[in-house]
Amino acid sequence: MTTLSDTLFTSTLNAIYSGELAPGDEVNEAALAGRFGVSRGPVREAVRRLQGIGLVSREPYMRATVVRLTATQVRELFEMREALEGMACRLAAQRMSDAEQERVAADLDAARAARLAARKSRARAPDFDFHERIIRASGNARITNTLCGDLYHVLRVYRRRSGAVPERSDEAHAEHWQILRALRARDGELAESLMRAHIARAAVKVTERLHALDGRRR
Amino acid sequence: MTTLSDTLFTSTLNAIYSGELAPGDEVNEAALAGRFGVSRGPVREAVRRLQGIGLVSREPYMRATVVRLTATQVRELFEMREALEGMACRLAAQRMSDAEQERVAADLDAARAARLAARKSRARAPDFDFHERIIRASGNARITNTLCGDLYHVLRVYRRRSGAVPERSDEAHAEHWQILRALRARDGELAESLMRAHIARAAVKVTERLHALDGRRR
DNA sequence: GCGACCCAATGTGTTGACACTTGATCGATG
DNA sequence: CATCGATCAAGTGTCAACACATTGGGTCGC
Repeated sequence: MTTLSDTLFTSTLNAIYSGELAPGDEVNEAALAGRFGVSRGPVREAVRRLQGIGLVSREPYMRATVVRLTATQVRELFEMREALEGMACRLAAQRMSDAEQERVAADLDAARAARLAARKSRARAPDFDFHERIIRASGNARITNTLCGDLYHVLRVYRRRSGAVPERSDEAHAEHWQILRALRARDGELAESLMRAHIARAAVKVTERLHALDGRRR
Repeated sequence: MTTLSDTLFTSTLNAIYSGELAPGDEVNEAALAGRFGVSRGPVREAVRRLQGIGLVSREPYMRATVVRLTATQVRELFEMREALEGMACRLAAQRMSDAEQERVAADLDAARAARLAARKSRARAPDFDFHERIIRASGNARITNTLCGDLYHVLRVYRRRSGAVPERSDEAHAEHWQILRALRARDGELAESLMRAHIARAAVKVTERLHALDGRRR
């Protein structure tokens, strides 16, 4: 059984994803309630959950707003991701089954092929999330929840607004393979540093892009 | 202005800390509401927040219970802490001011002296939290919130129940100094590995203790 | 006796109304 | 004309009642 709060949480999340609720916008409980045809109770809970994962900022009696990520917050996000995904990668090196490694390898190749095909046909390739697969293979539910739950949502909103960084996809693919090799060699130490470096590079790209956008916006 | 929800969150947290609400206990919204003389609304929000930080587990229409940490979950907690505190320590090495380093050094010594005195007089030494100081010096609000907010609460409940590990305090003090030296040398790499090793050692101790307790309990 | 089914009792999910806080508008005043 | 203070609307916080799901126990058929 799923409750209204859950539904509203997802719906509101989607509204944020789609840009309907843009960063900086006010989140009005009554308005949301009216829009979804429910009372304010479930809406409140949904908004509180969004606040919990840091997508919405709110203080008592103040209107809630969709969080607007500053350059500092983006940096913090990536630092945290680097720490956690690095650790997840190290753990995955120890705990991932051989079979799962092979599956990820196959999917990684398939995703690349699909991306190349899509590039020609201008279609959008289904995104295969290498990172998520590794994280889930870490065997650490708490880290997985933090990364695939909280951080993922925040990053996704940000990514949506800043756009993807397509020119990095080839590089990224190479780095993914490198990480996978370390995993197969069961070298946790190496896998961790590769993943951290991989994320740090992504952070640099994203930061550059953020600055470019900021420049254009103002 | 502080709301009832906030108050209730803190109160309930304290009830859990004090053992009044022990792991495995059911958390009855109406009962809590009655006890604090408020309606169920604020209680719900407080319980949801506790659920958010992983202290209470709940599914729709099911009674909420105070989370009972299994050995696996303790391991996961420490793995996450190792990753985040390691990163925080690395960042602190770069960002901590010289003045703050000196203050922490002074407090570290003072705390040790107080502990020795307390040992003689059987009093309880005020705990100076070296870890928290380092974390806050990392300059990363997100990591700080996760460690000092969410994880801290969970760990604290656990610590309360398993008891401290006094014989490690001398060791820990030495390790803290070692970390501080790395911070002073602005050696982020070293500071991070020292902190990770420090936490890993604590994890081993806690795990041993947990097994011992488990053995006695059943 | 044993198991499946039904049914209250308990507790959570949801609602609409009311109380309080905040920020802004508007007018009086130095 | 600027500034301060009262007033007011909009929005959040809280409440008490109602609707629904789950659970445990009793009853009936086998």
